[in-house]
Amino acid sequence: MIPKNNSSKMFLEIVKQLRDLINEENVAVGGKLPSERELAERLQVGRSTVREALRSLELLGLIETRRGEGTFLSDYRKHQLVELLSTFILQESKSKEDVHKTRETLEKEAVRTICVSDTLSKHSIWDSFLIKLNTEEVLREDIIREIIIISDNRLTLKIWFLLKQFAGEPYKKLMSLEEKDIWIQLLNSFKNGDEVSTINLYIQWLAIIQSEQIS
Amino acid sequence: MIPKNNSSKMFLEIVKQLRDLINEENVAVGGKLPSERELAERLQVGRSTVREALRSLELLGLIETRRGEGTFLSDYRKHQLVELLSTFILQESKSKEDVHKTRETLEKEAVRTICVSDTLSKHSIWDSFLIKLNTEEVLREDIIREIIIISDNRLTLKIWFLLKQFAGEPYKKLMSLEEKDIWIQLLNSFKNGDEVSTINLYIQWLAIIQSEQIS
DNA sequence: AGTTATGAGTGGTCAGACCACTTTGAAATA
DNA sequence: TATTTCAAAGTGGTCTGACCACTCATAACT
Repeated sequence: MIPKNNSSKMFLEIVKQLRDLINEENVAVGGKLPSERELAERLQVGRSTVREALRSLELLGLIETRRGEGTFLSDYRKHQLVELLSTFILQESKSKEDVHKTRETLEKEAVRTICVSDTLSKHSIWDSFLIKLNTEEVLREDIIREIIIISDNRLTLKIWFLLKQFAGEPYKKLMSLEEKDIWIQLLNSFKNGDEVSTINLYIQWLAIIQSEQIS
Repeated sequence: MIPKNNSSKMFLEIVKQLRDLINEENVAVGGKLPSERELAERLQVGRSTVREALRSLELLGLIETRRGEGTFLSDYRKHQLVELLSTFILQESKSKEDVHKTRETLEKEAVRTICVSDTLSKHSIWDSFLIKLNTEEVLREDIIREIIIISDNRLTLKIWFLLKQFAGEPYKKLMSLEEKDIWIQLLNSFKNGDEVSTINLYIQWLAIIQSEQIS
């Protein structure tokens, strides 16, 4: 059952045993795990081995450790996995073009999702944005961010935030009158639920931004 | 620059420094990293701290260690991250759904990209797939993967590979006759460049897979 | 009662010691 | 000379014991 001085990968075994322990003892999110020293004794391994397993889980965002307090099961729905892998991945495929395209893909899909949903497309927030667009200055990213959030896919939201950081921020600018006009049409288009024309408006807006990038 | 005996999270710092080291020294996939003892000396930390960082990266599948040989940069899309995280985390139905939806978004966009491109939509590979579909068994993921690859966005490709691992592999199955029929239509539809009907075929195919998941 | 000091418990780090394994190259052998 | 053997060096895997820095509960003191 317990691979002791066997070949390789004790710490992986510990990771699994930790998972089992969490399940068996019904450790709730935010709940406390046994201390490193106690785990070492219970699992019959050295503390350093326990730590290697714990540190791995911490890097994955599965647990959280607070010096002087202990180790806690963290809310893994905020998995920082994405951030981690992104630092490794984005460095390699550093083509700005790819980042742009991928981000636009996510944005388009969010627009679609809202458009075809009866509830989301009639969300009161669009009305407040319509008022804003008509009366004050609006940041480009503000409205896009809201669309991604409302479309309710946390993973997409995470990725989008990351890509936005790498993208060199044309979204930090204020909208021109022309852009505002497009967005007013777009938000109104939500209510009609016409996917194609809504997407066309979004693409139209993208074209404005891109032409600006060139100049 | 170097946070020495500072508060908390030294090993996270080491993770970053390792990433930088890999980039600076241009360690290729499969290439060898410095030994733990050498890293400890170079980064001016204890060996156990280095190990905690390395073990974390190993659990992520970013590196591979072989006792007696050394530590090697591995192909990140391998390794057990999958089953571990799926047993730990992705039980959350919402997370699962988010992963699915995001993956489908990327796939749809790849289909669109190919469809609207004169060059890509006429790529000879689609003809060979048509033959394959008519004559032999085809894995679901094979054809999807090719579509993502041809659509030529490396970032999307990387994200897609990761998501695919999380998805619990309905894509590892062979296509039914019904599915093959849809794909034959879809590939033919590439040549017509009709985006809407092509996407509809893809969505039709998704529906088949989803209905199978339920049963 | 309110404040302060102390000690126990916890994670963070280090150094040194073995072990198990692989590679390497020199010595022994054919 | 060519081959085999094996001992040493190098590497990851693990354990131990020792500090440090921090938190918290509680005892001690005002």
